[in-house]
Amino acid sequence: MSSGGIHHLKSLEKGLALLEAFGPETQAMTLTELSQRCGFHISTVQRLTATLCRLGYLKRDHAKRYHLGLKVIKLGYRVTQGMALRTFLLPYLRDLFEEIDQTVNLFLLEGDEVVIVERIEKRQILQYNLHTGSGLPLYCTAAGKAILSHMEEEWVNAFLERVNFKAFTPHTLTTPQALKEALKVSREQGYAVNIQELALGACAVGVAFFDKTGIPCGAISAAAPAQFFNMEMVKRYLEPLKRTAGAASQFLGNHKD
Amino acid sequence: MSSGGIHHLKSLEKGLALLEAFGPETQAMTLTELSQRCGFHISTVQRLTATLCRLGYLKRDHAKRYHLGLKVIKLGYRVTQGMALRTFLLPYLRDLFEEIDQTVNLFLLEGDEVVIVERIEKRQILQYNLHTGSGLPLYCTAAGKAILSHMEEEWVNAFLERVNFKAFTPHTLTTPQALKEALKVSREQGYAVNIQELALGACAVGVAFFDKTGIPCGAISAAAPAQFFNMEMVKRYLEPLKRTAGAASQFLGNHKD
DNA sequence: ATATAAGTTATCGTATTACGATAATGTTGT
DNA sequence: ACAACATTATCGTAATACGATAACTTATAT
Repeated sequence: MSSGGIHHLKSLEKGLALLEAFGPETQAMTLTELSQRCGFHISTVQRLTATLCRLGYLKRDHAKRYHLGLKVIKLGYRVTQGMALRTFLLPYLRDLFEEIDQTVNLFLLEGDEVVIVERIEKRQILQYNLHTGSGLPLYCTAAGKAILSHMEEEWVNAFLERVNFKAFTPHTLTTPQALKEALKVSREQGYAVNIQELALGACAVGVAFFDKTGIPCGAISAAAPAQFFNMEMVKRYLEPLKRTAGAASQFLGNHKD
Repeated sequence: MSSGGIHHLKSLEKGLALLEAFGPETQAMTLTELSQRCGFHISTVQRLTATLCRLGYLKRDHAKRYHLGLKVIKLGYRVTQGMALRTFLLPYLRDLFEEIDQTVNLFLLEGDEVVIVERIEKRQILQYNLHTGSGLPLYCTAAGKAILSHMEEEWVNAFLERVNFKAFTPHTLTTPQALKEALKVSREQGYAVNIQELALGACAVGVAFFDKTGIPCGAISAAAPAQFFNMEMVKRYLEPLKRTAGAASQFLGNHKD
């Protein structure tokens, strides 16, 4: 019917759904658990797990629980390796890191999330459990808000319709009104901040970049502990951040990807 | 026929094979390219790509070339997150890094490769293009040789039969004889070294750890630039490395995974 | 600009495959 | 030892993926 959605390879879809069923809370699952969690018939799950085990995407321990296999990591690795933008930006990000001496992130928009594609982490006492591949909400991250602030209004409205606000901290914006106001400010300023909205103690500044059609498709952000975070710091980080994001936009504008 | 190999979910297998077709040299491929590379009928590739695009595992650019999608990274992220051993070892690895001030790696054995599961990288001029998910050969890495040196002889012999030696540098061991001798030394010493065997300028020391059945299943390694590498350094790193690998073995022995 | 080739999308009948119910076997806990 | 539950194997049927072909689109060369 719609764009290329005629072909449904059921078992492929189910197999991937099975892999996605694994997460921080569900690291190891038994056949029936998987069956229940995914809503697939147990025979189906049996076939899926057998195939995925054979291919190295799943491993089974002695207790007959299934875990994700190392093949899955290797797959993930292929993406960042093959991502022209990331390769191009890597030296810029290293420079940025050296210059501001704070954790820097390269985010790309994926659905209603931003996904970390590259991260250079400052080593400090408080370490975040964030890595390449981490997906974070748009409404409570500097990168996400930076992207949202440059999206067309109708897109934002549609987004606000479907988003499910969750208060990660007391500072999380959890209403469309509050978010829209914040986005307006961000748009005028050309950057977005996240002041303990995702995690207490964690702040960040983010600047979006754009693809060749002018749509914001990602952001560069710099994170800092709350105790050091202030307007002066933001001002200091802004120029290098904008420079890096600008390089990204320029790359995406010239290269046809 | 053999162990659990009755169920062949063809489209799942093909779909994953399609994703694996992407690599550093083949980042973007067109329908026919994929068809040729995978050896699948073009109709099949069409169905596969349509499904994978719909699910976010593939993206198509304006030139109708397919790229890996961000969903693939997110999948990879789930593995390390859900890996009990990695979570357990993380603080040990951070301590190790602080103590020796060199890049440290946690490797796991996967087929005839070692895969990086965690890596704390020392920032220096020469940066390696290695990340979580990188797979490396056994015969030219400290981790791989450490593991091999504790494998049963028949396993090693079988491995030597199927391995395809490639000389990455002039120092790479490329004959079964040379490797076997090196392994003998490693076994006696309780550690393995890699002196510019994988890349010129790169050296490493590796110590294996074992699962509860006593089979070597991974290794901890410390890497250092060749100009700083000498026996004294090895001696200095050895104790902390053995301590960390010991913690891994103990964890695997007590926990039933 | 036009012709030609190459590549991509859509259609469709058929053979194959995956489906899910059920039975047999294995495992766990009481 | 038994009962409850989970896993593995079997199998007929319905559904699906297969691949040939055709229609269409895009690139290339004359």
